[in-house]
Amino acid sequence: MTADEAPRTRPVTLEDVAQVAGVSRATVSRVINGAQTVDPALRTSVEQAVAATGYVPNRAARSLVTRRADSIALVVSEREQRAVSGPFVGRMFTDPHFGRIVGGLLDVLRPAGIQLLLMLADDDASRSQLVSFLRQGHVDGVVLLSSHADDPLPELLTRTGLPTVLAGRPTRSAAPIAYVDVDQQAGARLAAEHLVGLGRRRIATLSGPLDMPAGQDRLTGFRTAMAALGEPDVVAVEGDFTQAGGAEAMKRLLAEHPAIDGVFIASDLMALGALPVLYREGRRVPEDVAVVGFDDSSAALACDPQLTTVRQPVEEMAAEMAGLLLRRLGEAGRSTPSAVFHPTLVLRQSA
Amino acid sequence: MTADEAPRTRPVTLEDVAQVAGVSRATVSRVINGAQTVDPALRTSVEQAVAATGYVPNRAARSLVTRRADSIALVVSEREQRAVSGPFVGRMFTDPHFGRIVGGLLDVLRPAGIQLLLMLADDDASRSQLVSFLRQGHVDGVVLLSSHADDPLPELLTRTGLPTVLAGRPTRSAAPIAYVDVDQQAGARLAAEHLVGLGRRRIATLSGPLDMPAGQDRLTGFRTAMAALGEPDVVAVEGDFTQAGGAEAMKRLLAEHPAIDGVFIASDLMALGALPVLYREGRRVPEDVAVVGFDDSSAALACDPQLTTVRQPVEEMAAEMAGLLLRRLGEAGRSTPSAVFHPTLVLRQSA
DNA sequence: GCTGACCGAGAGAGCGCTCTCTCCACAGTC
DNA sequence: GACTGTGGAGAGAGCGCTCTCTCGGTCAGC
Repeated sequence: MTADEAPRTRPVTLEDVAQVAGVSRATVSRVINGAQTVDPALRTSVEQAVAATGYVPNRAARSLVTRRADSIALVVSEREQRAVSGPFVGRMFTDPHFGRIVGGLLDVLRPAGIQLLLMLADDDASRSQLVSFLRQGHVDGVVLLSSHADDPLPELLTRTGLPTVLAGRPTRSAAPIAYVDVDQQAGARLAAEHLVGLGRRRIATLSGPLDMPAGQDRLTGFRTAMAALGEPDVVAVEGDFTQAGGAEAMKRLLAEHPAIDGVFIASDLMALGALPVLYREGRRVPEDVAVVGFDDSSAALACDPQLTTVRQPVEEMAAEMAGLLLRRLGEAGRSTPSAVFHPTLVLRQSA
Repeated sequence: MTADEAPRTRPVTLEDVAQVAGVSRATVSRVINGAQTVDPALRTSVEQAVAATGYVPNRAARSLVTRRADSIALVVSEREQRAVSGPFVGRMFTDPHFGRIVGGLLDVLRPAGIQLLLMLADDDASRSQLVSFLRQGHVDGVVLLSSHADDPLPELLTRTGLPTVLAGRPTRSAAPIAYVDVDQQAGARLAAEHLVGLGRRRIATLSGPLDMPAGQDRLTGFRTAMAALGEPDVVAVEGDFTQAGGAEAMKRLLAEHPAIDGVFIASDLMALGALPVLYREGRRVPEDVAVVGFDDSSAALACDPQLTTVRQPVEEMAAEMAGLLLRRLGEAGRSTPSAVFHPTLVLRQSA
């Protein structure tokens, strides 16, 4: 491999390449950056010199003059909840969703030569540190993963003027901010239609937290769809998108409405918690109670029986977030188009 | 917030601060970098000027001259296995482990003002691109998460001379490379002692892949401990650390040894797959078969009943990786001490 | 054959910072 | 009083790159 020739003592610079190729630094720079106004013969000899020297551009020097960082920040915004002992680990990082998003982002960013910076914000101090870091142009754009409804970060980021895209519809749509989301209501409708199509008549739902857009939308969508199917009065119990919350919500549901024969649970993780509660109460799934989840996360496969669930194409959505950002970098000051993806129903054993 | 005064049109530079404070650029630089040879009065006025202007140093300019990047790379090395359709998402990213590691790393890196770059390597092309990127000094150190045994990356990274630390003992310990790991054998011993202490006598194990250090060590440790407890002939069936692999391994185990009353499953994820197989074969857990897992991952809680499992302190281990790297940055050319953490047994319902 | 347009390549400034070197002021020594 | 020593501040170079400006050369048009 020719790159081995690059001595670690003094890295190869543009100047070195220029000398080897017998041209000026500027010409090498043109070749590296793909300028069209270069004589093909010179281009070839420059390319050979680059290969021979194992040259790789120095990012720092480049960003110093271009004022671009060639990197975007993945900001994970957590509610402040530092553990009493041991290092802090947010909910987001342990959520399988997170990894899928990272994968989808890198899939677009890597070919574009853009680095992904991982940043965490979980209290006022870290937030203001984050914002001042971002203001100084250390990154070209921001992908924000926010886990809670009353997050000031979308607002703060908008004010920095940095291209920003949110994962999921923001709570307060005050500031015009781009987001990528799945059509939550359509997903809930898929669940409703499937349960009704199965002949279930006493259908309830375990919703997500109603202060989160995803929680609201899935409930609204489900109720609307059920009403359209002739079932205007759907019982809903609020959960919190966690496994424990799912178990607790299912207990409440069964206590108040023991006769249900179908339930739409607004996240797979909640379903994972809710299923054992059903068994303990002597219900079989899907024979006695049909269950439809939401997300098609790994939790859906961990359930027994495996969960019929509404799939959101997380990886594609993440790729779209990256793409959206990249396009905005190209044309500064563009408007902020959002993207909404279509969910699909994945049929497994639970309904 | 004073930082609001920083105009996005032209960021505040050292020069600006110097002018406001009535000193030279060099003096401001000294204050920023905490040099001791500054008159207290000047220091104060510089600090005020920094606050007033909302100055934040330009990283690119700084790295250009210091030749430090103030960032470390988190390299995720995956076996090449691009999906036939849709974006690629590696196993590592969807593993809850990954998020815990990120959390632990950030916990140390953030206070030190060091950024975390996320990089992915999954084939020869991306590997050589990665290595040449790293060679050029774009990062100060590397944390490597490798998911497979025959990974050439540890070797490649060592040759770059960059401070590197591995998550988990490397397969080939040819090159002296630092790593952070849990004492796998001690963990397996905890499982063995617990199962035997429960009075179980027909104990088997579902091991991890035997071409991976973690797989080997857990099996060796379990067998050694069982032998010491008077049970030299432990049946072992090899799994692959996945949920599906766990189910498959358990089927084979039951087919060949239906009389078992205790089993050590070398990862929680495999246990998650194995438990339903036990139920389908009419065994109760823990009454008929006691089950001990390994990892104390979220999968342990997802199991029904919840899993008694060997806990490895992932977050602390990640923090140690970051700390180890930071220390090596300070004193270049240091030796490479590794760190091995002690596992503990977490008692839940499955054993 | 001369002028002007045009195209490709080089010269050189300068991005914001660090760091060495120089210089100044003051104190101490003979 | 001249000299040396010392601590603290400023001047200035230069990190590696991009990009504008300039300039030389070629060619079409009159």
